[in-house]
Amino acid sequence: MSEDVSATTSTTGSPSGHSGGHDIPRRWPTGSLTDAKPVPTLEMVAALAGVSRATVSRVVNASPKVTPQIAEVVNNAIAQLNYVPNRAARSLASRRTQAIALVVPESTAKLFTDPYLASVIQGIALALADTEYTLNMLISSDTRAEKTRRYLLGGNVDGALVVSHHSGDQSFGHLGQSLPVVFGGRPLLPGESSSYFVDVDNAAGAAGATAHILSTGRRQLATIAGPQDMPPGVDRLNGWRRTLAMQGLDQSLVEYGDFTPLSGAAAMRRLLDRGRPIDGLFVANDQMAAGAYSVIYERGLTIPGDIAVAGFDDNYFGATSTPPLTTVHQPSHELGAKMAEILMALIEGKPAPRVTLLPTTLLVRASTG
Amino acid sequence: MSEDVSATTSTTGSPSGHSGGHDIPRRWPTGSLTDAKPVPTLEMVAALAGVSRATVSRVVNASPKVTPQIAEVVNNAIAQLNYVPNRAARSLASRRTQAIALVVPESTAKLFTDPYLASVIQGIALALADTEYTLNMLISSDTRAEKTRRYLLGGNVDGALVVSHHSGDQSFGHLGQSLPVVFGGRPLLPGESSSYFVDVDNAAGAAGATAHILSTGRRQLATIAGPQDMPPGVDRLNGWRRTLAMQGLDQSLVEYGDFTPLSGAAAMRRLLDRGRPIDGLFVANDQMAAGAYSVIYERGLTIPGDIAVAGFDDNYFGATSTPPLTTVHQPSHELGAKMAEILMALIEGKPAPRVTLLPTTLLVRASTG
DNA sequence: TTGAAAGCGCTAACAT
DNA sequence: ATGTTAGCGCTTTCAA
Repeated sequence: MSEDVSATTSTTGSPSGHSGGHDIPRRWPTGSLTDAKPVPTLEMVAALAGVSRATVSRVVNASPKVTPQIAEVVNNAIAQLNYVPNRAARSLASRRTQAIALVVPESTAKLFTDPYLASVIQGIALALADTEYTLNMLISSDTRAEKTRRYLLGGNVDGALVVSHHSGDQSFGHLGQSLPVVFGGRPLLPGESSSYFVDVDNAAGAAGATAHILSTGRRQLATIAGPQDMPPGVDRLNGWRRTLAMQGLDQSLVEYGDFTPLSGAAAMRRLLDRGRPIDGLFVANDQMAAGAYSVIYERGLTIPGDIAVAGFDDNYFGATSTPPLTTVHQPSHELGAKMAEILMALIEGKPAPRVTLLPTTLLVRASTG
Repeated sequence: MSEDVSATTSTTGSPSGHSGGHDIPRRWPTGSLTDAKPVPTLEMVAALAGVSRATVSRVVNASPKVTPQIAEVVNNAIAQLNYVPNRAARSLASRRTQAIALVVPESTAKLFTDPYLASVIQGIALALADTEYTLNMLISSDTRAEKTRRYLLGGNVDGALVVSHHSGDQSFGHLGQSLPVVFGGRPLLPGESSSYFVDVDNAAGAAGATAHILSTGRRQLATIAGPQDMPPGVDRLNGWRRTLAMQGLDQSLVEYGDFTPLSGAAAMRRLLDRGRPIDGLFVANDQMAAGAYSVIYERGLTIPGDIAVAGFDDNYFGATSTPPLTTVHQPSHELGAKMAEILMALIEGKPAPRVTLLPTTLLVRASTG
């Protein structure tokens, strides 16, 4: 805990008060000042192993037609030299980049702190970590859209993964025609499309939550739905409707929000103001549920006593609320992994389903009694 | 909202019930089935512009010694052909990758949902988005450490950014000798080191929060400190001590936690159990503060009536608590940007400070009256 | 200021 | 099974 480091403002170049300040003893080869480690090439391995470069290449690429004997020798040389293939050269020669782009629209990146998204990205990164693919993360924005397109189409990656919250984001809609692309998180495209995407089964999740509320004996169900121009908003509402329809129950207690707590509160207010009895509520996401909670308490009602509430997302909102919120958990991690898996299949020319819907799981907590 | 998409389990290859199922009309050039767009090369541009490849290269790289006239012509050709330089070829020839690695230790990635980390990463990505650098994200783990090292040292990137929560993570400590590396988020290394890193000024932030509590007239200050094997834990405690020392106040009311809510609650209990009066409390992070809150209420005390409380992090914990928590906000976004900035300077051979401490800002809310 | 030519490190036919 | 030989698309001396 040596505390001799003085606080420095963010001005670049201002040397810290630390010892050694700015005399930068760069060790890495900026010029060719040091001839320390000449970065071994395939050719050097070949020389040391006494074989041709082609053979080394074959060994490196695990070609079946190499005598174990020779392979052994070559591998030794590789180990001895600490050889690592140069990616650029490999790409150039093989015309494959072994790289995958992760495109995050900037509008979405703003919500990067959304644990759901972070988790999806993590799933992607982890799935790719054990493959030969590299992950190139790009934040695209309206102003950078062209640059992004060029990058993707410029042969810099073998395929792209797009995560986004917005259905309006058509920038990458047509991309799929020139490059393998898998959309995820939320499908960007309205209905039938020729893209590949993987998403969570929103409708089924909502239906399950609704069914659970019914199972507690409630019959006057309301819902706070999400924006109807966003697939999750639409699908979750449909799931709720589907379940009520199956029981022949009334579906008129619907109000809409925009996924924010505030909008959830407002919707709840409108719902209650209708003056009709409500004993069960499905909210399209946990944040709106948080808003609904406050209004319910405001009106002197209890949860789950008067109204059973279920949400969707499995947020900290739901986890930390009082009472803890029954909610639909999304397999965000798996979703990311699935996206990566499908993209790799596509890149390798294997068949893959255009639409993959991942099952959700219902987290039953105290809010539904 | 066409709902004709049937839910599919995660089994790859299982075609969705959707129209068009698995007949995959791949458009992108897998073989050379379609000779649609031959991907323009620099050579083609040269031909169309009627100049040499060297000249095109100069134009593309904005070399000063090109006649505006010629440049004009070349640029037109570029636009017309929609030419995009091939990164691999460029790297191979120039021996620079224009790529930067973002290394996230897997142990840290688990906490990827930590908004702080996500924000740092976002800052990095955004800062890089407007440069020519590409961001390669790798999740490293103990089992993959060697692979990661090889990747970094194999000339695949021009430099690396390492974000981590752990001070024990020495895997990348020596990397800085062969490759420009900037550590961030939390410094990995104990004290004096030869690495570059940027961090938040934890001590100053803690000192500021403590000073603020004192400014409300409190004099019996306690603190719930973080783990003393983690720099933030140490520094925040030091900040608290420093401020009290300046006022000649007692510094014995210290209990430790591990940054979790539970540990915060336990520490608060121990603090209260000492039987000494406490009217002010600085907690090393918001999560522990949440734990402290519950215990304070449990004992029938009020905030800020009986005890003024301040935290550190600017979490949702602090924002949604009752009363809202006064806390220290960290410029996580800027931290990421700064890391990128310093690394780029390093790569380009420019001098840069070894240690950069970013200032925090105090968010005064109701918990400190 | 511009062009010619020689690679960068590797893969992939084609030979042997 | 292994070696030979061309490039992959670009940058970069070196001449002109």
